[in-house]
Amino acid sequence: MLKGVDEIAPRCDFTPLNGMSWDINDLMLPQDVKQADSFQEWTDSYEKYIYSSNDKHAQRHLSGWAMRNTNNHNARILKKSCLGVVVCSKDCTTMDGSKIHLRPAICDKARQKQQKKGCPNCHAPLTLLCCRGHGGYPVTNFWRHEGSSIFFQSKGLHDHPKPESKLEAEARKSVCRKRASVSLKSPSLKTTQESEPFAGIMPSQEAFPPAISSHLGDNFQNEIADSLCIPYPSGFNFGKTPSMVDSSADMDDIGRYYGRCLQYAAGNYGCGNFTGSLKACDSNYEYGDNWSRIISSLNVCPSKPVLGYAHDSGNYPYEAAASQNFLDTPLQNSYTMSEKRAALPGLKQDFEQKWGEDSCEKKQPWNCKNSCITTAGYPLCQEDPCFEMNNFSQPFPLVMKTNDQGFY
DNA sequence: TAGTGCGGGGGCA
DNA sequence: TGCCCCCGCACTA
Ligand SMILES: [Zn+2]
Ligand SMILES: [Zn+2]
Repeated sequence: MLKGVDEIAPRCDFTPLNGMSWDINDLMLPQDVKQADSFQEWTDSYEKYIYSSNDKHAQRHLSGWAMRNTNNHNARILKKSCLGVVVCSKDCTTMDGSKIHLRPAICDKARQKQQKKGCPNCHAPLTLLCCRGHGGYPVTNFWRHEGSSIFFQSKGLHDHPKPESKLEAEARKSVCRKRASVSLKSPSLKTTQESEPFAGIMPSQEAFPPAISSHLGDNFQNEIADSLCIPYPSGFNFGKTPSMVDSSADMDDIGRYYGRCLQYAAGNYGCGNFTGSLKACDSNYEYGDNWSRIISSLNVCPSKPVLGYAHDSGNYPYEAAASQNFLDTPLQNSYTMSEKRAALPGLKQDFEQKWGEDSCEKKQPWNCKNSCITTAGYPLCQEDPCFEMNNFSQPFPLVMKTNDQGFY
């Protein structure tokens, strides 16, 4: 699957090649790239990576974040901007304790359609939590193919929870298709084949405190195992290197997958950005990043899935499992969200000092215009993917708004 | 049907 | 001039 990546000996030292003095806009980019970076699914902050042109993920310009193409009128440099995350306007909690963190559809029409559906749990309107992590504008990713390398550069810090990752969404869909085809042959498995009840499910830290998470997780996984529709992400390798992935869908792996799903949002930044609930938001940020920190301190190489998708769903190190290479940047792994926010000016300043301020960095107030859409409630749609588990989380205030600078 | 990439074009500073 | 966004189109899965 990721043969190309392995072929070029991805580095495992967590230190991206962003120390090199290059900018995505440079006329000449480094030619003699001996070691490519391992693919980073969840890039955040001002980062630069050099991937091998054989890296399948890099070839597809993948990101865990929902990034849409943005026309920068430059055919050589592909620019993508973050769409944010779709949340329930009421920040509801399902019976299972889940919360809603949907991955925004990339296609405009599909996104509008997605929001018309309403919250899959409570019928409340869905709200697109816009990304304003780059001077009030969405975080932007830049991709540039040069020779045998793919240069990546991101600008901005995401100020919203993580949506379901692209890789997971694909894995889930492929599994559901497989399951559907299998269940057609086996009527006993037909009951819930169309549904994806646990897609993108992610417990918040509050939902599964470490002390009790394992127990809850086991129980929950038993329930899942007893359920009839068990999408198994055959395409998702649970953080393993491709060679380690067993293609057979045994229950052990299924449980692991759901453990993954359940903990998915553990590192999510909660349902932050709600007016008046910054504390809760920050708390979530902190939990997630602390776990990331723990993980990053325990894991050394991305190809060694030491932690991250433990069998019991309550395990927190979601950050580790959120991506196949769970090597979030040092910044992301080592700082709380508030710390990141606090560090941003300096970081950006540092970045700008090093590489010069991008001329696009006009400090315009964020204008959501059509971006932040709420829609009327729609009938319950439990098969909607991506609702996040959260057993005990506190309800958040409903109102979300930004100030003129686009910050909460 | 949705994702992706490309490009035209208008608005803004 | 450069960046933002919207929109449409073509291609792909
Ligand atoms: Zn809801
Ligand atoms: Zn974002």
